[in-house]
Amino acid sequence: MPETTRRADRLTGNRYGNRPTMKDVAARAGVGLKTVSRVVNGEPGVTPDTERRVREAIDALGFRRNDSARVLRKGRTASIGLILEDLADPFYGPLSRAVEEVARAHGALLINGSSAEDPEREQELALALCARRVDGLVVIPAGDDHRYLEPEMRAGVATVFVDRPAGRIDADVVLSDNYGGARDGVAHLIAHGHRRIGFIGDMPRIHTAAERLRGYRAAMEDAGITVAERWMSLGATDPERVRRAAEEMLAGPDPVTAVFAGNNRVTVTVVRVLAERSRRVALVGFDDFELADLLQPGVTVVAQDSAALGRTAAERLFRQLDGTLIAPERIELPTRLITRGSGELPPAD
Amino acid sequence: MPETTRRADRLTGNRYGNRPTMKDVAARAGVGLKTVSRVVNGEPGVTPDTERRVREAIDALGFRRNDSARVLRKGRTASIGLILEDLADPFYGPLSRAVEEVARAHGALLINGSSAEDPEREQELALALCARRVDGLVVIPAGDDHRYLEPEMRAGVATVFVDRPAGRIDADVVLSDNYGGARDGVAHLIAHGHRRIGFIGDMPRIHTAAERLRGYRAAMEDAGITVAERWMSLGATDPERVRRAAEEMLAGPDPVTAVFAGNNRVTVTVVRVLAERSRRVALVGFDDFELADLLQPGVTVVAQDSAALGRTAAERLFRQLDGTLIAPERIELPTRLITRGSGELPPAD
DNA sequence: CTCGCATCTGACAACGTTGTCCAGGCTCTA
DNA sequence: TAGAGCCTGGACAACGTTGTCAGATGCGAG
Repeated sequence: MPETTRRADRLTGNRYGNRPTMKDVAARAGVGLKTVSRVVNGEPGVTPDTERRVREAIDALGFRRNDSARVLRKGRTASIGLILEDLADPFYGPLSRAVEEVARAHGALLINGSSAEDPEREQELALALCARRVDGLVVIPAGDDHRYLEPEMRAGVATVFVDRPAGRIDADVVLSDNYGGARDGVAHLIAHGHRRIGFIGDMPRIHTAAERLRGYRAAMEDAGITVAERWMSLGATDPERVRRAAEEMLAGPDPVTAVFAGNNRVTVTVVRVLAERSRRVALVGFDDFELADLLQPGVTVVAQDSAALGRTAAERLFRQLDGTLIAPERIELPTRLITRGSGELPPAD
Repeated sequence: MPETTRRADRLTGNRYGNRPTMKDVAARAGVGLKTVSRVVNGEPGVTPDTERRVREAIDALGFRRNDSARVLRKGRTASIGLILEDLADPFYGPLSRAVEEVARAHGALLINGSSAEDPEREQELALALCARRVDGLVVIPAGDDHRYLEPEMRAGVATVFVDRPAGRIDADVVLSDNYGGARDGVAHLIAHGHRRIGFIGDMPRIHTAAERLRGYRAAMEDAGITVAERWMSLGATDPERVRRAAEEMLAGPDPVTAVFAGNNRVTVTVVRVLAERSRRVALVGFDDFELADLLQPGVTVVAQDSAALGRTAAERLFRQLDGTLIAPERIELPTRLITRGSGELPPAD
């Protein structure tokens, strides 16, 4: 059992033997501490014979370098943090995977957490990650005030916001063209003869939701259509609420003949509602989702490339770390309209 | 600018000012180092007035405690690692979310990474996390030999394997009842009159795949049906391969009248193949997936509760850390057959 | 056989924090 | 008023690693 660590053992109440340190390895191999460090880090200046002895000691003791200590000494942690809204939302799967790939390519680990759309939790998480001295942060904002990150950014934490812009702070942002995408999607419905078109979106305090709403209004205005209040639902997007909203705009004397759904969760709920009705109602959704093509009819969507969002953001983050980047920038990625049937249904009135 | 950190600044090439330390805060507040530590950690023994001065200094300097140093001193990191196969696979969304929730409830951060089903990458990741001194690991195994984790576990890293058992090592495991689930699913098809039932699953070196295959065989045998080789496909589950496999077993003189799909990716591909054909073929899939109920017909599945898998595993991990746990255990969670139509179609021959 | 040079090796401090322990000042009581 | 006891604050070492720098070792040449 390593000599130097017994006390810590008692302190932490660790039942198991504690970890060997470089000192232990050095003692066992009969070499100096720094020589072990050299071997572990592949630095030159160690004879093959010495190296062999050290490696044997490492294997025998099951030594593993303590990266906390290393970080403390070196300053950089080779890890970046990702804060997203919900790990379980399929939209974020490809995004976080893309971030991870880029991180990996730069030899960094990814630490991630979800804010559950709660600004306070976002801040708590972000600061916790900063306290662990991540080299950078990729943030999908839940809140709309990120001034709390200013000291961190000044201290050198590379920061990129994705999917939604940062609040009250000047920083790199990577977004989809939410406005243009929504406008195109709605224009697509108009081109197929619709005039009474509903919009079901998230709370407008969420930037993407506001932008998509703006796109909807723009398309309608371009076509000279006056939007009725009851065609729009702007609020929480839990299934119950969305269902009620959809049913309301589909009822009454002048029901909508088409619906534009503000995100994938909304789209799915609307699909369910429409499936229960006989009258054909056109539907275009923002965000693609798996199996959209297998439904009857296939669901026409405005697709964002979430992997590209993640990749772009992560690459930008590492360029900040390289020092090749100077001024914060706002990058907007295009969306793509994928027609599958539901958006091409004619008005049924 | 903090005095003590200038050198590190030069070393790391950090363009930004470096971070203030407790020493800097202490100097500014005109108190001792340890007093700052006490304030930061909410320890008693600081007069309100002193505390106020310290807090002012903290805010003025934008100080944030360096957790690396803290970890070095304290031994525990209050973080756990999660290694899964693919972040983007929807099956793992609820699982990782559940793990995160439990971690959060214990005040721990979650660090995760994906192995991309590559044993080497799994090991690399696991050891990297251990080097960062995570307190524990939740592993969805990609490889089948985890002896490399023995020194870590001896050193006190709590470890729980999920979804698939650990290889050549005695450890906690949380699994779904893959055997029973598959057997029930196939029995369900048999109960609806099918006798020629196909099975499309992953490579049998993957434990879950082997177990599900075993369940299939058991159900067939119980019904006195001899399984033909050409009814089974056991290999990679990329869409191309699955498609070919499905088409082969649906062709020929004695085509299968039902298919049991070994996981959600396979199921989706099979749904696509069946959608192109006129003859009705029954289908039961292992794993539930979103929108399964909206397809025509709805897809009958054997559902695992992936959130429960994650929750159970994480809770067990923290019980290991509490010291309340002694012997490794193997926990098997039940599956649930959800009938939606596709599994209740009669044979069409 | 000795000197000089190149190559290897190790002692030591520092990274920023926390645990230990003691000093000094205060209050309260006899 | 003196002594005891409590409370607050600070000096110091330690955590495990890496950078610096000087010392040791070995080899070849004169």
